[in-house]
Amino acid sequence: MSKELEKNYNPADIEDRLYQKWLDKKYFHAEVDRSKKPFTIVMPPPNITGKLHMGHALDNTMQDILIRFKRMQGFEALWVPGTDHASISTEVKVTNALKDEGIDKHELGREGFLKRTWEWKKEYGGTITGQLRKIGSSCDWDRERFTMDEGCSKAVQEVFINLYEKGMIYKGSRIVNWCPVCNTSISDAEVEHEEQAGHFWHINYPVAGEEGRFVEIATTRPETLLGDSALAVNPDDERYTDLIGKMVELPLTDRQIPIIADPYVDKEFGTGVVKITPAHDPNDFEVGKRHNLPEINILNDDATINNLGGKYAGMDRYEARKAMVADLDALGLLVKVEDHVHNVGTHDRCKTTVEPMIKQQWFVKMDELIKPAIEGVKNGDIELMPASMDKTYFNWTDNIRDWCISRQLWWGHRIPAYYCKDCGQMVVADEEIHECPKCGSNNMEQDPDTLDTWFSSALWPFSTLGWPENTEELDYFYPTDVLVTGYDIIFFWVIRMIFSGYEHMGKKPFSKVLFHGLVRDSQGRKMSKSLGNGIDPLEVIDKYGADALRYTLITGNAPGNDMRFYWERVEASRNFANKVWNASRFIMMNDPDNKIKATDAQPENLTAADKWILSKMNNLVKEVTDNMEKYDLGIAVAKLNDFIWEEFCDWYIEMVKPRLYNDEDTTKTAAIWTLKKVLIDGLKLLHPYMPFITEEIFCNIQDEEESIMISNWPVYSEEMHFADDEVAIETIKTAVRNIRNVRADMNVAPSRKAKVFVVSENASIRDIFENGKVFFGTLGYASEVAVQADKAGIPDDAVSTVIPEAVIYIPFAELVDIEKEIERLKKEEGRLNGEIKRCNGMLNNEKFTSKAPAEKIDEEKEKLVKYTQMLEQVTERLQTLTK
RNA sequence: GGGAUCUUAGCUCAGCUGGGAGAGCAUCUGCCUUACAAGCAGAGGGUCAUAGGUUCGAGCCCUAUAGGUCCCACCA
Repeated sequence: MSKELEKNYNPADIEDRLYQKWLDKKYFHAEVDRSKKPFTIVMPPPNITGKLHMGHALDNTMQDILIRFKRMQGFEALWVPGTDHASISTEVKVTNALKDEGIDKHELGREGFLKRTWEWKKEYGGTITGQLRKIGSSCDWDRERFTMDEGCSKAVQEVFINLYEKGMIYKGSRIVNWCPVCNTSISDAEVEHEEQAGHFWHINYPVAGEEGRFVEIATTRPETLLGDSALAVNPDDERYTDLIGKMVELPLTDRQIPIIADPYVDKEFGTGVVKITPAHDPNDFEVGKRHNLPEINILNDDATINNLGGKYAGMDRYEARKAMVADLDALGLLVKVEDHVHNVGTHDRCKTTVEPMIKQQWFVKMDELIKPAIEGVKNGDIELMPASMDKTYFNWTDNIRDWCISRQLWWGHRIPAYYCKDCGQMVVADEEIHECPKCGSNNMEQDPDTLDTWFSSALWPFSTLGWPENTEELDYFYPTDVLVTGYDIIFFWVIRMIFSGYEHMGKKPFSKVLFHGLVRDSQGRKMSKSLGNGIDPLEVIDKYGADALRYTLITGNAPGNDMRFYWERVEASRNFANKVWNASRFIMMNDPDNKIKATDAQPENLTAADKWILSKMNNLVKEVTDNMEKYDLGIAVAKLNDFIWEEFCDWYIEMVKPRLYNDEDTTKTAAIWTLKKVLIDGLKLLHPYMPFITEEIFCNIQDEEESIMISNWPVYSEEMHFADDEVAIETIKTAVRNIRNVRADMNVAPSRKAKVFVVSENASIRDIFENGKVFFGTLGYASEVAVQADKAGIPDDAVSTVIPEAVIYIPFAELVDIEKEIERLKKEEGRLNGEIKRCNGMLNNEKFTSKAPAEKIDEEKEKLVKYTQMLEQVTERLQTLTK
């Protein structure tokens, strides 16, 4: 059966077909199999509102590489996919969609809204997982989960009740971050601080009963004045000691408030006097608690002034600010206005300035929960990669505050707390409560709030495996092996999964966390909708193929660093794919009927070149595997690229051509066997990175196995190590390079026809260095070489034809510009002398010999021997030339 | 204010526990060649931000400085 490949690799033709094949064959599916070791990754669930972007593409490519690698190594590799309900994002999206239809969500009511949202999820929620298939993700779709599916919801409820019963969840009145647009509380992690240019208003508060005496304060938010409960000064501030305990008139109101002393106040900052507004500032809230001040809430949920605001009631917060500043000015109480840059908290979703408000909310106590999470990372139970993430992690864990988990939204897991409308009793239960356990009333109502979306994702590593049921999967696949995610969600998600795992499973959720950076545009900007600079991964796949995209995302970047996206890099990746494609095509052309198989017994008559490339490949297997085990994916694939392109294509294939084109050559079969063996092992190593092209070639070049996906990962073998041949060929390579250089110097066009050389038994290192000969040339082009040599003024007797007829050799010495060569050799001699001196220096250095590891010392000794030998050769050659 | 991280070729970046300065792209030269012009063979181009220090030896370790990026933080 003869097969032929297109001249250029065309990914569009094969990707969908191969993905479908893998699905049909159920290669992605993993089952509990006690005879194998498990390897588990749980996918960070993309939002159902999402569309695949470069971040997802990178994230999932990395996971897919690891999963495919481990699967080939013989692990039972499970990759659990899923999606996140994304409470706020989805709710906003659906609300807006309704608005476009002219429907207000409150008209629809909670039930109706949720129905609509589920419909929306059904229609669009699968978009992103569909797109993940395009990049080749080999996840177990049979096990796809959703954070609001039955199992995950059960897990959420179980955890909530569990924590509540342990006293780790409480409901309380606290100052929280309130988003007036989304109309909900948000957690600290959801607040983004951004610098804004604002003003510093200096306002005089009249001292009560002392006509004409004022206390000057400075504020950035004058409208909160309506909620002031006190002024505060530092107890050590001598300027104000006499004021402490006195009262001031609160401007624009008829209230009087006290002047108190609190060390929180910084004497140096502003005027040294702070207005205390406990209901609208987290610090003031604390001060208020210390001094028993009233908490006066002056805002409605939408950030308009409430009915305590007198004439300002109903105004928006900024409108009120303007009005009040004008009124203060009119009263002569406005001292001055300064420009002031300050940090303003905004909601990360909608960018609205958050308003601190006192609200009844649910919180998770963090002080105890966080301890094992700190300990686990400290003692290495969980490893963060790159390790520098540790500091970011501890920076958060050490300053952890209680987690506000309630949201005033409809889309999400509803808090399982029920209140009696008659007696106010609260019950937390795993099923709906209809009767009050205290007063027996049937007038029960469930808490309207839902949980923070991260509450459910925190449980993701075990809820997806069946928890709280005691499933086989949980027992076998948990803890998972590695979490792959962006560093931007370390606080939101990674930390919460870690403490949840320790708390509810008694075990870490994963052994390692592999962080990656952001994919930026070519100018280093974040890709964002507003800038319109985002590049759609699907567009890249359309143009260059999924393999090229994957390859681009994984190369040229160190772990955890951001990367820039360039189309040129995709092109380079595509070119590499094409290179592999054409090398394969070449090999297939030389054995169209697949007569020689890599699985055949190793031929007896392998040449030095064959053994060299086999040995190199053998080393490569080790290097690639080691780096992948360390999750150094970029390094692994870079080595693979270098090997395939330079060693295999540019050297070996060229070396082997004369043998392939000569049917008389007794080593032809050995050459084809080697080509196939190396290619197939190379394809296997490359498969995790470029799954499609490798599968397509694999299926064409051999007929013993039906998929590369389930073939065995190559292993290093001592028998494939040919040290002597490696040295021999590397030396010849150097010699050939020198000849090329010389030819270039002599202004001879270095033609590819003349580049090819034959490594025969005759061409040994001695040939090159002692006899000054190297064989090169290729069948059919001998005449061309002769012409070139003639042009270059190389004497006839220097060019002669030897075995086989078409292969020519040129005595090395004749090609060399003697003076230049002497110069070069002298330089080389100097360098080698330097090296030898260096090696000797190290080996004679006690500090080095006593401290350095044995291998390092051996290495230096070997180098010393090598350099000494080289020096001898160079000196000898110098002598012959100078004669 | 605290912390992280970066500064290496024209551009984008690698450089693993200190031991011969690298890749891709770009530029230049020569090649349509029977796997591949999405290619081949070459060339040029770097005081490794600056200044000190440790070391036989520093791109790598330490200190300081300058500049960039990011995260955290309640200075009204």
